[in-house]
Amino acid sequence: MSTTKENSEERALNFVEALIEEDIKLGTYQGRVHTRFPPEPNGYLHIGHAKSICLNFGLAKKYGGKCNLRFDDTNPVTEEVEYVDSIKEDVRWLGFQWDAELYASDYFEQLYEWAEMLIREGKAYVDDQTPEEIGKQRTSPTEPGIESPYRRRSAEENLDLFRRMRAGEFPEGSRVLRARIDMNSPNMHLRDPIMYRILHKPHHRTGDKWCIYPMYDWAHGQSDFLEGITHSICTLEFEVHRPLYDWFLDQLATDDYRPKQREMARLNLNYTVMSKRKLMKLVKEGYVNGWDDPRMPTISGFRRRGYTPEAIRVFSDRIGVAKRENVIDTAFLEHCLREDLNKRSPRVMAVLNPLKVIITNYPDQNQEWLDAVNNPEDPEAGTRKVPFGKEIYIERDDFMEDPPKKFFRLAPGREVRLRYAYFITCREVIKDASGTITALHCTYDPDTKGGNAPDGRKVKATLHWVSADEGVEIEARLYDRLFLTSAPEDVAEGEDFTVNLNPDSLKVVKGVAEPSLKGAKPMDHFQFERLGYFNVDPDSNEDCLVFNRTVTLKDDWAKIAKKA
RNA sequence: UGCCCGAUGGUGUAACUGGCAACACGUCUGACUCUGAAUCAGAAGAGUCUAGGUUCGAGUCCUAGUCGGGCAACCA
Repeated sequence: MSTTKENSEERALNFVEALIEEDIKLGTYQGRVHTRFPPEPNGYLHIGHAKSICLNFGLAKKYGGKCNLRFDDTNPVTEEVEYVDSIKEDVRWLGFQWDAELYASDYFEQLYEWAEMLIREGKAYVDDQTPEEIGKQRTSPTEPGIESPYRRRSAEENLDLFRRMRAGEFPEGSRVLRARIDMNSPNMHLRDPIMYRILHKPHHRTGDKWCIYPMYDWAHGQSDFLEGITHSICTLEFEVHRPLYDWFLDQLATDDYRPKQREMARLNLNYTVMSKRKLMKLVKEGYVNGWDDPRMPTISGFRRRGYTPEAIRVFSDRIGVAKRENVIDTAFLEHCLREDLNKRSPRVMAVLNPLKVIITNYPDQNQEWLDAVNNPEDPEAGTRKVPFGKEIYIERDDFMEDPPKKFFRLAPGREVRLRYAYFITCREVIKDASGTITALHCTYDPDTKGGNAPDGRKVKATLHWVSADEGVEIEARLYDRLFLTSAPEDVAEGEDFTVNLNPDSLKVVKGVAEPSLKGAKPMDHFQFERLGYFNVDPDSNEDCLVFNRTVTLKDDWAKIAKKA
């Protein structure tokens, strides 16, 4: 059940869909569509991965095909089960179910056999040189490469060496297996790329079984092939790998079936960073509180922040898929979020910067329970009762002693409405010795109960409020953007992106909320009227509910105030 | 002085085999409103990187440039 427009939107086909439809028409894969999401389990997924997830799983869904979740786990030095688990959780949370959970490591034996085959055919050889030597011989893209002295070893010798590599006879880094392709290719990836390296490291799935591990290029295309993938979508930087992807498959395939690799531009968002390395740095060096810190652009961060999978899916669909480099405005993500949250969030009143109001003409000890609408966007949501009394809290920002013309909230002598309650008029401002306002004395009009004046008089503002007696204390975590600049990675020579961190990206405040909030569960969404959307953080306990501000409401007054 | 991509309002994405550059976000107006929210209505903003060419007609085709990105990890 979706609360958004997500399945009803019409849009033009993107280039991947156009290709798939063409393949369906041509019968290239007998009408089959099979994609895969292939993360490396070396970090947490971010919103850029969400784009890929939505695309790959979305394509399978749209064309009645399948989508695998395949972990590209060919490098045991950086990969961990913690990451595998988080990735699975994130994909599921986004609302997708993979057809098969697979690992590149599932194919180690098959890859090994194919490697032996290439060796026997003279298409691969063992090189004993150091990484430096190999790199140097590749020279530069503008000049021909230099052949390795080991390039012409016999198949027998290569086979023997390769088997001994597998058997663990050689130290880490001492030898590699290389494909013999073309040292003069203008495409550097074809200058005898490395297929295997020796790594005496246990693998999170295969344990100590292997001490040689395949490189990405040798594992990825073959994994696609083994799984019957039809369309293998990746990002632009792999475009130059495509000839190699195709070359390997051409050596192995026994018929015409070939997965098609196609490349799209990755997602970039302004005011944040999106590389795993940088996100890792933020986590490891304590700039944020973990991968799921609500300020992080990780999927787990957005989840904890209160974003919904629906919003992310709609966002992902609307930003499109193309090859041009792009930077999406975070405001667009927030727009998709608000659109979803607006429809699903129960409204509630909470005051985050309380100012006491004493209603001088309200009977002492009196208390009333007033009707409040739960969600004006959803009549089914019904109503609830909120307690009202002689002493209440309003937002400190909703009062100005000396208001500018465009401010039409509470001010001395001015009348406003308390939402679902009464009209009140400010009569007196109470201050302490230092001059700070400590309370307001107001009077109310009993005839305006519920919020309407029988005489038809209007007020220009409606304020939210909370009963001083019945309100419950809450903690609110107010987030602002993590970075001050729209392109945090643009820094001066010698500087690091962390110089652009926003020191005020998190503000923790104590507030007070209406008692209906008692019993709210972690991850529940609410709209705090006039303030924004909030969700219950798992840090909440019996004594105190903790809320994350997911996103503010659009705020025209803030714009006006800023201009002035 | 290599190879591979890309270039359309501030941002993103469209424009079927050439036919008046469209949609969304953002911005600005206004209406409505018991959330300065939501909703609704409207406006401004590009002549499609440049220069030639083909054509009745070019964002789409051709040529030559320019600019941006990627590629020389035993990372993915």
